[in-house]
Amino acid sequence: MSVENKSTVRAVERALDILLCFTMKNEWAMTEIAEKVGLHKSTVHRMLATLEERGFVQRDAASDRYRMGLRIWELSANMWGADDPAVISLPEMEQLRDQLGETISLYIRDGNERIRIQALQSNQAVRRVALIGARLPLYVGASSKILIAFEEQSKREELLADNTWPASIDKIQFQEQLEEIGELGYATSIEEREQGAAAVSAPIFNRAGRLIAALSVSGPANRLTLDKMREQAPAIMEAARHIGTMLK
Amino acid sequence: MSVENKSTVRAVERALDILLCFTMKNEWAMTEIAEKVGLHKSTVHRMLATLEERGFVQRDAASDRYRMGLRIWELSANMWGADDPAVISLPEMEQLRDQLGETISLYIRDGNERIRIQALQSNQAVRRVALIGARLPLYVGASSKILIAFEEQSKREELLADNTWPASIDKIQFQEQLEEIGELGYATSIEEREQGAAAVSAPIFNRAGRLIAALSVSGPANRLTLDKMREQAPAIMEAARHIGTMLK
DNA sequence: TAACTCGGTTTCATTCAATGAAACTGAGAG
DNA sequence: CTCTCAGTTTCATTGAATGAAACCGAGTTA
Repeated sequence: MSVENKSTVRAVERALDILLCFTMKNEWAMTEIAEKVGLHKSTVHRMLATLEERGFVQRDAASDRYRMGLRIWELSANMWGADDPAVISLPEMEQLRDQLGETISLYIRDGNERIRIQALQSNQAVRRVALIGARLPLYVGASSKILIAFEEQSKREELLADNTWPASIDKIQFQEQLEEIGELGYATSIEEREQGAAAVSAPIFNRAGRLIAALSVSGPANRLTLDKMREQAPAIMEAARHIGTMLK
Repeated sequence: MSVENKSTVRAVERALDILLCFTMKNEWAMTEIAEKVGLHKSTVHRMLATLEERGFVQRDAASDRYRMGLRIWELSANMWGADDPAVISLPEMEQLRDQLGETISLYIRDGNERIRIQALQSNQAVRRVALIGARLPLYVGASSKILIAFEEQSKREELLADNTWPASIDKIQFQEQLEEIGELGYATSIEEREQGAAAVSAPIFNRAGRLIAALSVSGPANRLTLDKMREQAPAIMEAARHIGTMLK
């Protein structure tokens, strides 16, 4: 798209691309990877040997196929320290799920996307792992709007400008929506991202007042009507506020 | 120690070493890293630019310091699929904690080490994040013994041979211990790894009968006497078995 | 049993990409 | 205003990364 002016290291870029394969599928044969990333197999072989040596990938002895190594998990475990919002917020999320009986999710922004870092399926005691880690667009959905609306002024403008917005979204109208959300303190969405789904979302600020995440309640649109969501909003905002007080 | 005959990619090795810095401390200035890994700062600069481009690190705009990027978290989230033992076992662990009132941990083996992938502190509703992700030696502690004793024959022998065992451990005696553990189905340890601490541990097998993890209960040695641990062992084994049935 | 096929591995000459020295920038500190 | 220090950019040098090709070994076919 644009000129890459930052000087980078090609070999490392390639290695990282290989690692990123594992977001799509968590077991790869060497040649599969070579094909996917478009590199010669001897190159991939060397790369994988390097990654394996450092524990970033591991190979199944029997099938010769590669999976992610525990070093990656280890890194991620050290990522947040004692302040992992996905963990801190869990009890509060459980309570909210029990109270409202709907799916509860937690999103943070990463560039022009948002990532679901925690999720509790209605009634189910176990979080729906499959969906944790999902990357979603930042231009649709209640949580997206929260993550933009409550971002600090400069960042917000940057996002609105920089983003490659889908033509279908009217910027002026979107801005107005953000204004309104800023006043209300919560956002709703009805079938914005997914057919038949609706969601309410509220911002989580840490004690320093910085936007950290968006807490959202989602469910089928026929059950989560606008009225229903407005009714639930205060509980969600309260939960979000409560979580925030635990984040430094 | 020995000759590195595997051919690897130097640039990638260096980049991974930079990433691994973040297991020690999660905020680094560029020069700190350069010093730590022993590379020229312009090299580190280029590496970090590459890592940042792919989202593996991110820099705090204000302080110019680097942290891990969300890509790492994203990778780790996809690591286990729907079968993350750390998640699957959570409800069972909670129950065990409530029942026994002690700290519950979950370990898996990684080479010659074990990693704590889940932990619940007695009474506290929130897991003690700080300790999740900890790497511990594989030659002391109840869980270590479990992770060796119930490993399949060939792997077990390999571990016993290959390992750089501390001279203080008598191999013959250790072997006998493993035998006994194999028969009992659980292992105990008293002040093996940590002064004043004791632990009981039981193996978790998946439905295919493969050893996946070790579930352990730990506490102060004066409270967790050998008798007490023997008394608790059945409950732990039962919990471990129950978790195992949920792992494919 | 030989001839193929198809993953993975190793070798090696070529060359281009990674490197580090050095110069530069800009923000604080003295 | 100078000094220092962290980060950035430039650029010539060269050795490290590369990919073609050969190799290996297991499984499949004829």
